[in-house]
Amino acid sequence: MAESMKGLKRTHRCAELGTGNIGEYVTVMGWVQKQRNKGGIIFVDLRDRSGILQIIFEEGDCGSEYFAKAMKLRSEFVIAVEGRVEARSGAVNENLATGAIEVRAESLRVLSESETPPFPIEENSKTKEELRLKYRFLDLRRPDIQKNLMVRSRVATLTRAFLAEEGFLEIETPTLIKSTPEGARDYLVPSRVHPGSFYALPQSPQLFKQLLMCSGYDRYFQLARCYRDEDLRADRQPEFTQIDMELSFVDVDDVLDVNERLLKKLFKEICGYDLQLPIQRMTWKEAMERFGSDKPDLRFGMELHDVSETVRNTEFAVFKGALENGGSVRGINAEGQGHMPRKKIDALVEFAKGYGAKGLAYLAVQEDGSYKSSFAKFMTEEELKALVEAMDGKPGDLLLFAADKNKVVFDVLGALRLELARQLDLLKKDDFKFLWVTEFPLLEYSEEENRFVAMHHPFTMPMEEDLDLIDTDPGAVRAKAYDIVLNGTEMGGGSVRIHQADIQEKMFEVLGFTKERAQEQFGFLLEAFKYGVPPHAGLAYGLDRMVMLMVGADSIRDVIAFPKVKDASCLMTEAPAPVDGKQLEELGIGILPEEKAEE
RNA sequence: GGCCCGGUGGCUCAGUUGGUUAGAGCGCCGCCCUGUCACGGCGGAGGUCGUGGGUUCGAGUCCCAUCCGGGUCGCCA
Repeated sequence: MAESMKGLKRTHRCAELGTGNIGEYVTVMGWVQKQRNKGGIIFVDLRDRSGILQIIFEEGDCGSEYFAKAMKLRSEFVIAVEGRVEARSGAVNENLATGAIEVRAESLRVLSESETPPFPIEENSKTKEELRLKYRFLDLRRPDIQKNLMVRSRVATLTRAFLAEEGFLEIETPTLIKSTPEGARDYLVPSRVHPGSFYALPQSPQLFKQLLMCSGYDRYFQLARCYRDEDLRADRQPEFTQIDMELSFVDVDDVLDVNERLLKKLFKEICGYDLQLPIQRMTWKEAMERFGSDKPDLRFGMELHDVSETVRNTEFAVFKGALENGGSVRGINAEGQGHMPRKKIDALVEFAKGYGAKGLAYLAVQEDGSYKSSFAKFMTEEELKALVEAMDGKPGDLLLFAADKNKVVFDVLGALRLELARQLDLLKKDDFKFLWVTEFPLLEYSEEENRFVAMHHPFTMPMEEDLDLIDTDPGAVRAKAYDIVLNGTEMGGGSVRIHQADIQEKMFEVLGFTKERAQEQFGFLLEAFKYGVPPHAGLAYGLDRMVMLMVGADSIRDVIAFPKVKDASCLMTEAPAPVDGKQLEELGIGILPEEKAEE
């Protein structure tokens, strides 16, 4: 039965003990990882967040009462042991940090018993995530998840220390705010005091941090919880954490500079990785043309080649059609993959179709210099030769081509490039390739809404040299916006903000905002901007993604204590859940019958 | 919302062209064991094959629907 810990005080965590503690009398507490009963001698592996420590029970040391108790220990019992640290007289366990020592128990208290857990508490668990998430409190006992959360804590601590040192103030902003329908869907919170009115949970502290700049706080940061009611992914949760910052009297380079130093420090301290500064920069346009992605993974090559000009006068209808419609023909060279079996190539074609391609043209350069190709019969020998040359194709290479509108071509080849890298095992998790992607387009055209929408957000500063284009060619205007990309993951992003009323007005105009609507949604910001705005800029990291990359996890769920599953529910608490009719009544909310709600 | 993958004792899995009583490893329970650490030995319990319907003499296996989980596209300013 559960005993009190009265009179006991833990002296060490399990794995804090080492050969330096031999001879010391210690009190340790933790969970029974494993009990091994040899008859007259009992070994217990005791676990806490620091690691595992072997306890040895022998009747001659601890007496018959404690020995009998030790015999009944089972996995996950919580116990307290008093005893002396000894060098092991048996074999040293090389696999254990504390493998050279053990604690010879002189007393034992069972602080809490445990039922047999529904799955083994062990590193590299093979148990389905579904079950682990239902019992997340047990899953969180596993050493690998504990390590992840400890890394996360260190990142937070180091970030706070670094930014404080750099003159940043940590300021909290509200999480019950006004809804702004631009961008991601808001989570809404009904107001009891104002029936029919709703707060929104912030997608980011964007407007508030800009207001803090207006108020003169100069350099702000926050580890901010953010909420977006959109579909989940391996690297997207409905609630997540940003390292969010904003700086006054700065331009792009100032923001990048302080952040490069932050990243250098974090990856040095956490991963032991020496990040060479400055971090490589690439414009959005270059990233798209070379990698088909605005977040290129630079751990491997396989860059895109634009062969539009090379094939412009060929008779192959697919290429011809794409070019006539203002698109392009581009390809990637999967070097040395010329032997890829037809079946696998067909799978790649299917893969490409998933990204909007109508097909994928391929050409394998055989070892003897001949070609095996899906389209060779539509081209002359000379044309094929020129094409292979344009692709730097050598015997044994596999060339893959997409022909379509540029957007589709980039999407397809960007995804294909990554898929090939996965298949060829080119993505090493302990390799860190950082990249700033700069000069994002200010606007992108939304087919759905039939208008330009802000690519970043409506307060992003256009590049001065492109200001004239806003009226004539809005899609061509570049912004002072930047993303920090690590190994193909967008780890963070930010921009210089507009601080001039006339440019902001122009921006709203291009976005199709009426004066009234801008006023209604962002009035408080526009009002603040009337009273002296410093030039300011900022950046926010996805903390979860950063930690995921640091620890080499495949999903941000592995670095979040209590994550949600794909449909945004929590398997452990079963949130969200219906609420009492009385609660709804108080809020003035009625629930439509299901058929109606689906209309 | 679309596409793809998965669901069989507590856990991880196997299960042939549909064919006896659905198997294995680990775990669990009992007994034994004084240097184990993937402890060992002997014995034992434990399964509505996600759910519902259908085809069939017969369904874990085939068909339909549905639920749950994962990946991804759309979506994520």
